[in-house]
Amino acid sequence: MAGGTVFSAASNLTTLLPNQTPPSTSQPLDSLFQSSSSSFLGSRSILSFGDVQGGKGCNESLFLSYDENGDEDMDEYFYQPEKKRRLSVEQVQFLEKSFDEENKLEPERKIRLAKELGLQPRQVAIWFQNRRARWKTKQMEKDYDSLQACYNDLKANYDDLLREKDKLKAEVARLTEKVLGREKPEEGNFEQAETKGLQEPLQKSMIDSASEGEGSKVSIGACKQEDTSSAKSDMFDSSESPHYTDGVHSALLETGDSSYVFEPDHSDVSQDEEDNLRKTLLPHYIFPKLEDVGYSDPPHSSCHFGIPEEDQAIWSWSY
DNA sequence: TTGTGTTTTATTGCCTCC
DNA sequence: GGAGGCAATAAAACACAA
Repeated sequence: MAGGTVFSAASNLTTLLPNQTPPSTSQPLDSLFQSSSSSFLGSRSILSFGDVQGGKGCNESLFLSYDENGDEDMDEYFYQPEKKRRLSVEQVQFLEKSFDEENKLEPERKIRLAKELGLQPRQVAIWFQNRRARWKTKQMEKDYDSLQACYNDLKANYDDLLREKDKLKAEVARLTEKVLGREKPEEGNFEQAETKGLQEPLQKSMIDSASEGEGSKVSIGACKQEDTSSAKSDMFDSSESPHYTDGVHSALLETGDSSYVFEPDHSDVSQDEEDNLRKTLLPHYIFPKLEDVGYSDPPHSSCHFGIPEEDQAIWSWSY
């Protein structure tokens, strides 16, 4: 890095000299210390902020000996191997404030901050660099938590819907049993009765059942993650469109296909298969491989939060 | 006091942009 | 090609339990 030249001599000293090397052993390296003195000036200038370390840490002794004891100790100070010195609380606060205003550092601003804080411009640049890295880490943690919460919400809603679906299926089966049991003595007239007299009450019953379940209508928009906006809109496309109770109604009336009322298992996937699918899919809830469970990509291939195509039908209540 | 984990300061190497 | 940014990393400083 080109900008790393300011401290390079000092850092080389760190490599050359073990920590706490007595001054006498470093005499031959005086010239190197001289050449690195500029880096010490940066740390020295921290003194102008006074002791803000709360009296803790080795910084204090270093700084006080330089501050209060004059040239003798100053020599000793300069013979100390290069050590990292923490910035004072005031310096950090100042930098934090500046970072809040703008997390990038233009050259003029860097110089200005360095002057105001009594630091090397490079120190200011390094501080901003590290601060940006910390900010990014925190941001990623936040994003992770947010996505985790979003996932938990969706999973809970999905489980609710599965329960609701089972409940409705049971209701259909029960009603079917009832109807079939009642109609058996008059098998000859069954078709006529089915298409006329019975169809409407059954449909009404279905609609009522679905309406009962409206309490479990999910708030899919709970996910506030900005980056999931497209996915969210997909969810709304499939679930917030007027498919909920009307969907049941339309599924029954628009198609005019009442056969499933009398044949609950007349679906592409049998109950057993469906149960297996459920077991298979849940562990892969986030990114299920649809082909692994026998599902192909939906035509529009929009994001449905990993809910398989069949179960997406739940969201539209077309069952 | 000491061992250990965390935070902060700084370096290095690579990449991108002008 | 130089300047600056970033990721990875080193190492000093610090916190804290045992």
